[in-house]
Amino acid sequence: MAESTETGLPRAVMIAWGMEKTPQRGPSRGLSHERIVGAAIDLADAEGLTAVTMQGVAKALGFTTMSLYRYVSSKEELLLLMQDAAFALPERSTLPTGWRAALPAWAELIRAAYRSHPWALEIPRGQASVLMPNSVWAADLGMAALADLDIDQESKVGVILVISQLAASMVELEGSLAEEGLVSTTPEGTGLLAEVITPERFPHIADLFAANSRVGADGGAGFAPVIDGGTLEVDGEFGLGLSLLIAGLEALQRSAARETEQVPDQDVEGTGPV
Amino acid sequence: MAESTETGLPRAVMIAWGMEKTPQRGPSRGLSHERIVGAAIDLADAEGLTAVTMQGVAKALGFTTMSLYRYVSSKEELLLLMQDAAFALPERSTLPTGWRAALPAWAELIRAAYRSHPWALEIPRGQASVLMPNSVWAADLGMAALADLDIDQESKVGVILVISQLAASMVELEGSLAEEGLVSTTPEGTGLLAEVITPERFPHIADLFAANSRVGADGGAGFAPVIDGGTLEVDGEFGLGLSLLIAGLEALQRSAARETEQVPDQDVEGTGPV
DNA sequence: GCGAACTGTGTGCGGCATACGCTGAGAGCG
DNA sequence: CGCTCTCAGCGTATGCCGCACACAGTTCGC
Repeated sequence: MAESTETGLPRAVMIAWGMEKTPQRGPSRGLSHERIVGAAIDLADAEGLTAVTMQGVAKALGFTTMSLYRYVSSKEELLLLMQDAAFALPERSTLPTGWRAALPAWAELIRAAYRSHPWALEIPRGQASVLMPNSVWAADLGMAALADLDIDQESKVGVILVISQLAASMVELEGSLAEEGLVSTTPEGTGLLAEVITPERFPHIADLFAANSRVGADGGAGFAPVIDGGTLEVDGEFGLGLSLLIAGLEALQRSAARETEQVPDQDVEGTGPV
Repeated sequence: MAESTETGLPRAVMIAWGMEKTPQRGPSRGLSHERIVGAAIDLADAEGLTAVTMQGVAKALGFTTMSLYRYVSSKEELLLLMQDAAFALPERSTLPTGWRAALPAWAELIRAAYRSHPWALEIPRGQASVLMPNSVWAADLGMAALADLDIDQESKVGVILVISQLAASMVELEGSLAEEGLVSTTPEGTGLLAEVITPERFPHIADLFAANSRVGADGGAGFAPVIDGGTLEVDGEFGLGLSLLIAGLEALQRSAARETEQVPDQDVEGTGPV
């Protein structure tokens, strides 16, 4: 599906890293990858990703639709370039020392990046995405944050991955909740729901829906971040997940340390892949 | 964006819960929501979500395109119904007792559900999604799994949310990696990458790309689940995240218990929202 | 300076979601 | 028992979309 050049790399990767033979002959180019991606990003920021059409981008630049195809071989490729550009972290970000402080700081950087361009999360993420410059840079920074944590390299990658996925999920959730406010704010709606979400059928969750019109809303798992008087608690969910992971890492490290001292502790890894 | 009826509830929610006034007069209906959603799901399973077009679904049913609009007011609504239908957990799933065992079991149920219909993850998840029947049911089951865990209700919801998001991310990642195998399998590709991903520029991650052509690939955070001789370690990442969360929960519980005994421990929550 | 390489344009195709008016079936009421 | 009104499914049409392709004009290497 992903266009690949004869190098085996998707063309978008080549473009993003600047490994593109720019032609010498012919008229000078009126456009550039940067301008095209920039215009597309402006469009997405202003009107959402659905507003990013080849015709829309071209019109914003004052060119015809087809002229874009001299720079980008498909819309998918443009989207990949947008995704990477949107994921730029602030140049030369510095992290606190010590993984306990560095990891949350890094996580917040990632989350901020997603937040600034939430539409980037709607773009399908393929294998090409990792190879893009800003992805690599963010991963490098993440590994740096964990430099003084005593677990193996692969697990570090896993932690980085899990946290960034968590950040992505939370931003996505935040966005979908923010748009157009809460659902079922009318009494009729909640009344109707109360008829089907009964404590008999859903003993463990019905009260969350029923209680003083606080209503859960979901993000894809099918679950409800609790809404508190209109203020979302997405921040809280993110912080909770993060702090649990950190606590888990500490436990993992402690148990590993004890193991080397030949004092076996409960095995935290034991719960492993189900 | 989400169509809402005069009840304040999105129409898709009404349909999914069976709260629809079916007309009394007129000819008998040749179609039904169930048949339409079923046909759409079959299409998505067989050829992916992009194959789900109104015309495609209609043709599969032997009806014209526009006849579908008597049952579904937009394609978005159909997609929401598909999303919920795809997320059905096995009827009457039972969980082990004790949250330590129940939580991984529940997580695996969720992951299995996503895995059986991966295209469901591509459907944008809005606020309506939580209110759908299978979402509510899954949430209820998750809360049941945590019944004997001694933390407050809101945190439980957070844990449920985080885990389901993790499962979703991992399934999505798994799918994007599986499709069309690895990228940059040609020597030219890795060579080119080695030119730009240098240890000088990316001191903490360059070796992961360089080392024996094991190559990282990403899922949207910009990070690399390590590939091991062609076998994905997505299972491992999922298990790692899950076990870290469980260890974190144990630590959280322990520290809470000590606090009530007036013996302050290190505050695990302290790392909280950044 | 001449030809090859290259740029941006115009036109057009097939596919998409969806609006609207029509016909005739069938149920409920009288 | 038959009238009438509701409603199901159809045909047609509109306006987007991504993208293929041939063409005309431009600029550099030789």
